[in-house]
Amino acid sequence: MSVTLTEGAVEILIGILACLCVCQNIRQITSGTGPARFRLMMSDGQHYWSSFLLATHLNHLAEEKLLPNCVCKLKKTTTNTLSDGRHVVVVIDMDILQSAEETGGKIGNPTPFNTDGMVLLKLASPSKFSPMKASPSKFSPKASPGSSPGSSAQVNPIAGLNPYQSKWTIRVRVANKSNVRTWSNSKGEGKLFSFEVVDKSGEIKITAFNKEVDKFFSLVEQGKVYYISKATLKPANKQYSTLKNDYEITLHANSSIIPCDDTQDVPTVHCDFVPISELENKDNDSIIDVIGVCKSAEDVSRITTKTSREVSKRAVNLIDTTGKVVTVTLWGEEAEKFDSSGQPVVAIKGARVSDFGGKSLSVLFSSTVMVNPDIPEAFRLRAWYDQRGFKLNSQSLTETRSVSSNARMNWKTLSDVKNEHMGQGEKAEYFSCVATVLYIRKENCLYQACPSADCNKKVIDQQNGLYRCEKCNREFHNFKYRLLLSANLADHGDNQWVTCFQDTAEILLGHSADTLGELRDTDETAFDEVFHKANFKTHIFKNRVKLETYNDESRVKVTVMEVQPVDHREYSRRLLSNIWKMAS
DNA sequence: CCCCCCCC
Repeated sequence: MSVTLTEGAVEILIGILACLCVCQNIRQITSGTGPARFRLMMSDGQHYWSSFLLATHLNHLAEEKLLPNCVCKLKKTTTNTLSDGRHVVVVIDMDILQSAEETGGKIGNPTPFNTDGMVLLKLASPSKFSPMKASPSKFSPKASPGSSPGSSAQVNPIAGLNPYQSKWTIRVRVANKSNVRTWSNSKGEGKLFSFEVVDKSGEIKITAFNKEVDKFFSLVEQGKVYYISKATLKPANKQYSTLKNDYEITLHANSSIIPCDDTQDVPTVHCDFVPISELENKDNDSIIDVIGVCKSAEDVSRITTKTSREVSKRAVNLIDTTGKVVTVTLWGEEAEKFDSSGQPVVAIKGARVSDFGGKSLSVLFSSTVMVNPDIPEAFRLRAWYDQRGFKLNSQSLTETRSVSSNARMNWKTLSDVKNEHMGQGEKAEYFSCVATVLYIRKENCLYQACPSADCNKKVIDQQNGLYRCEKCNREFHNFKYRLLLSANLADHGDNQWVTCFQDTAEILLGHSADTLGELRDTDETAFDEVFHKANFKTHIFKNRVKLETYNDESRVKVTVMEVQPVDHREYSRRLLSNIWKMAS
């Protein structure tokens, strides 16, 4: 029996060919919602076929140069069979090689293509260029049975997905996953979660409702790779999505999500971190990635929105090697669970820039917050902060309280504090001063504290290698050093003994408590030098003054709350304020 | 089928 082989089959199967066709006609088809759709009649000079559909991300071509008679280089296509049996070629990527004017008229004398002639091609491959057949080697032989969608699996690029194509599988990495959320409105109530996935070709949002939440929520993990198939494509509501895709996916009862061990060629989630100092140049509402050390954080608080909903929020202050600080607001569960102890590195993908307080950042539902992420940038920042960053008198881009705090700045000279009997009433009082460090006591400046993250209680050395924390009621093999400094400050009229705890003490001494603890135990000369160097430095001190009573003896105690660098504006303000007082 | 991105 003689057969006719499909000439050119090898080229077709390899599937890397682009082909040149001439556009014979183009018209917009009526579609319900979503973006406009364009249907093309394309000719290869021999045959023409009128069921070519332009992928919506190429719609701009239809509005410009894609006109009858132009020559098109079809670089990526996919074929679908509609429910009525018609074959549709979806054009996913194409260039216009020659304009209609340049072509100047019809090419060849093509006849309508007869689908009966497709039999051989259908047997060979349902598609000329795409979807690409996954090569057998792509499926790890070590994978357990069921960890691949089967040998017949075809992996489609996200960019090629469209509602006209029913059978597809994507191999994608989860870039971001939401929490489960419930809703209740006039149409009913339910729960949902969504996640965003990426592959080499693009990104798309996937949403699961109700039963699919139960089925898939714990399976889907951020950063992992999955085969996903049998789900519904629908036009994306651009109003709510910043993803570059005209469509989104909704999972249904038959949808399949299968973990994939082969992550080759599936891009990892990439962050493009903007240095904090450069946030100043970013437009309001732009979406950026940021990474910094959480230098400090507010406690979580509850606020009521304009629509009377209650929500948790927490502001955290991030610093990076530019020495600038920015405040980022976390919301909801993320705000509640955030733990700032240990000053973790925090990376945020997709934070929104706000002009509140100068420049600040807000976490969105689409943002990913990563605490101490396992990435080189995080390790670099950690090392930088622990060695140098912690002692910087950093400046914040977010002056949340600048106006009010300057107004509230209660500038005093040290003699004012005494003359006005500050802090001698029931309540603590606060004042700011510019003063110079005359002396810092190094005796008993360090204590051995409980190593638990949230406990700074002094531990008892059991002299057996164990340290006991009474507060935690536990024994530890280690401790952390904490600072508790007595310093004598002076200004032009008086001097004052003050107490500095950890943060302010580290700034005055220019070293972390850990470093100082080690230095004291290993190099006493260097340790002494740190204290000498801290002398005769001038800072702005924000202090708390309160009457304290020990053994029936009362005296005013001054605690330093904040240490800031002296800047000339603040200094002038203070001088003016004093001159004013003298004049009045 | 959601679609909330908030507050100072």
